[in-house]
Amino acid sequence: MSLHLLEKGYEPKEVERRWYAYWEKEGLFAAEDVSDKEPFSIVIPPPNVTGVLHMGHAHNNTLQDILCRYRRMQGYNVLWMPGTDHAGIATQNVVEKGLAREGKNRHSLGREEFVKRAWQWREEYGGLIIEQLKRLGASCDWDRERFTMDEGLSKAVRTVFVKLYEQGLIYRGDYIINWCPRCRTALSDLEVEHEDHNGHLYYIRYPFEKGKGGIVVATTRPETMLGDAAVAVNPNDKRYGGPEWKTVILPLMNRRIPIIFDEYVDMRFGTGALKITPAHDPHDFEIGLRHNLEPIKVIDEDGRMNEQAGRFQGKDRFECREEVVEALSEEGLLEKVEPYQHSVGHCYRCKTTIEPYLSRQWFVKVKPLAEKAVVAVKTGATRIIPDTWTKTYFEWMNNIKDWCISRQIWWGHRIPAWTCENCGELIVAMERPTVCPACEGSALVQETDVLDTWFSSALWPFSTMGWPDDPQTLKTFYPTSVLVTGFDILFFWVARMMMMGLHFMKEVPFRDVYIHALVRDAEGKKMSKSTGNVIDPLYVIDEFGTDAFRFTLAAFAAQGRDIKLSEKRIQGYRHFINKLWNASRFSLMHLSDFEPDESGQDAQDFSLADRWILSRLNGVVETVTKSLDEYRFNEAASALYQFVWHELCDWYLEIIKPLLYGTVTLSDGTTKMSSPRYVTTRFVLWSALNETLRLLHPFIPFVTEEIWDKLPGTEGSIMKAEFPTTSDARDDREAEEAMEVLTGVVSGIRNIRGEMNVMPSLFVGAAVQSPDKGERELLERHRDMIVNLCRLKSLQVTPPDKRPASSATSVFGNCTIFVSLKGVIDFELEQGRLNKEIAKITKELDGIGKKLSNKDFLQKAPQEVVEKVREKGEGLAEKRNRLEENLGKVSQLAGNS
RNA sequence: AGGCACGUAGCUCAGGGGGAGAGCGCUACCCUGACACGGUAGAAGUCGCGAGUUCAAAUCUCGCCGUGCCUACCA
Repeated sequence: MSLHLLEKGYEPKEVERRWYAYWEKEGLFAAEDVSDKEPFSIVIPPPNVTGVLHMGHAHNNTLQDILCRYRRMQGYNVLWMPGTDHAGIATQNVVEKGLAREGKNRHSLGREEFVKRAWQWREEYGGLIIEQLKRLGASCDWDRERFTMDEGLSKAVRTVFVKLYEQGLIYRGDYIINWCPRCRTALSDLEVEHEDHNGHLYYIRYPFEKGKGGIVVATTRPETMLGDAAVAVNPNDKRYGGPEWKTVILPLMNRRIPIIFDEYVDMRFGTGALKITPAHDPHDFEIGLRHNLEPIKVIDEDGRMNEQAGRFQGKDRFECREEVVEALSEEGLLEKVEPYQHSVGHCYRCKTTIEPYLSRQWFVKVKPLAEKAVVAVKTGATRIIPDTWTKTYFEWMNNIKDWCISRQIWWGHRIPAWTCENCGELIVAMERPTVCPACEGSALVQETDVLDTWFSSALWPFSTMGWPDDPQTLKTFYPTSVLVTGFDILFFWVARMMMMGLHFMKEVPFRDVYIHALVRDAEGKKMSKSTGNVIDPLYVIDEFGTDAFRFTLAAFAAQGRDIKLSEKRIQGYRHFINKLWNASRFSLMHLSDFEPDESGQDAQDFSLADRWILSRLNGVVETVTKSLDEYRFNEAASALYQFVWHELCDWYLEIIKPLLYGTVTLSDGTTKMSSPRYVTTRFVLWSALNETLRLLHPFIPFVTEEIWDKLPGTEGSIMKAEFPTTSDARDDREAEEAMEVLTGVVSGIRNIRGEMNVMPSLFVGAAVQSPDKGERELLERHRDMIVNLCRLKSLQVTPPDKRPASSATSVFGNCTIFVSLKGVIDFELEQGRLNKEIAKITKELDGIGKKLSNKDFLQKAPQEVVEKVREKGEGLAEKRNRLEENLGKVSQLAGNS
């Protein structure tokens, strides 16, 4: 047994651990800030520190790793920048849950202590997902790992904030924002998830102050009426108007509120009268501004009714809704209640119903930033792939609204703004000022809010590279080559990176944005913990091995379509890994003493099979390269799968087996392994395996490294090997065409064997008749191959001749194939076979006949198409003739027997 | 409400104007010295429906039906 032999079964766990440790130790993931090589860079979409590796991460990072390994092998200076995101609300929630278990809460702890606890948590658990990414094989430059709350990144955040403020692009103001009463913080519009909800539409009568009757308004949220400041109707609404249309009395509160006229009101909806609650509805707020209405807050930060809500004070907002309805009903002011479906906003973190809420917040004025980001995509400075997302991107960018960036939580970048308690001056600065520049007072209070987590993520491509300093990293690797991400964060993240990158770096953050699909369960449902349909990537890795998992993800990563993942599919690709392993095992058995130098580098006697497999390999190199360049991962993966299994294993290895085992007589009469053909074949086998491994490495890094290590004539890690390139010398149409004839004949014979129920162990005689002399010579030259692959005891190659007795027939191209079945032939079975085949051909010929009798087709179709159809028709007709002839004979014999 | 995708073999999906493809599953035979996580052979589809463009449509255009997703301020 040689050192080079592989174990019988592939053991992913041990191999993966060993090689990953080796790669890290050898520094093979490291990027160089200064290098002659062309740069290629990717910044990782930073997972939340609270995150545990899920399918989305696995998919996303597998694709990135494929690109990085591919480019590294192509000789690029690759930087894959890793890191994690501090995930403000998510992390705060996790830490708060921990406190709750201890019977504490963040308020009892105090801000400073709480933040300390959060850091502790991150030190302890924050590295988990990084370790999980390593198990996936991710080749990030881990020495550069960053965290959004690092000192450097925090400096970048403050710098950006101060500059945008100075440029008038950040402002503070009182507006309606989305408030989560559970998280007790504001949220941006994007952080609100809308869901249809079966609610009610309540019709409430507001009596006129003077005169009889009143006006009926419709609302889905009756509890907000307590804060109503007016009732609005459309000025064009002819139904409404008159002397009493001035003031109504707000029921339950007995407050006088005006009737106002505003075109915003839709006359067709409800009663055409709209109650206006400026403090609890964004449109009402706008209308309130137009009409100088006083906003009255009736709900507090916890979602409870406040002191302005009269007797409902202290009630929960939903409880209050029921009581208000009841009270109105008692007073006879509830006209009617209709079931009504409408969309309700929920917090994306905790799913609590969002409260539109008037409060003082910080905003980014995004329009000027968005314009540049639109131009960058329009001009192609950044490409979005697949292109269908470009439209979505424009749509959103063109309708973008100001971004609320302040959050009332404690974990995050605290807003660098101070208020002078003496004179009220607002100071925005990098560091805490010593005195107020306006009054020189020293009582300065820092803003308590922190920034939206996405604010720091928006700077990720340049903040991770050392901005606002100007290090070499930034010069070498910005703009990054490509961003790989899911569409779910196209707006949250990609769009904002575009805006910030362009504004501060004067250059797009990435050349390409590759948007991949979502991983779903086998039924196509989104994987979620609550549904219980999640497949844990770590379980998959343990069960099937990382390589099988990665290959599955790549194979299913068709552009624009979601991935429906099931264990069964991963299992299928584990079989592929196993196949590769065993093909390599077989090859290594015969290559253990191989030395590349002894090889037939300049061997002249490549066999047809040698030329064919090298030509096919060349084709795969071309496909894989092209596909990866265009982010068509699935096309690259399936080309490799097809090649390895159905060309290399099914045909090439089977063809060369007798030669390798020394059981075949060579043309020079020797069976010695020193014969030139043996040497050449070993060289071709070695080359094919060697290059196939390199092609496969970006997809399945572990198993390829393990085999590479055992393959003679390779040095160092496969990571450092060159990615194969195409070679015109290997492109061999002639060999491919010749092989088509040979494999066609072999398949023809096998087909007869299979269909006629010939025992696989039985050796049979066969004859091939062809009118083509060149073809006969080809068959003669490769008779050993045919005999061997078809388990024949004899093979006769002749010009068209008499039909051998007791034989079954098949036709391929010019060749009529006979398999002698003396004594075992079932004539009826053979008749059935032939009839079926003839019927199939007849159907096809009908279609061709129709085409060829169509004058328009003959006239207007390109000449080569017409010629092709004609040739095909002739071929088929000839084939049918030969089959019919044989059918006639067989029928006679069947009748005789 | 608007937008975007997708309806191809039992299942999951490639393909994308001139010959219907793959994997899994299924059927039959086979443990042949890399591999039963394997081999050989086989069955299986009106390419959602209807029009249009074209000599030619699964493929392009329009409409319809169905499914999914995203965005939206009609109370």
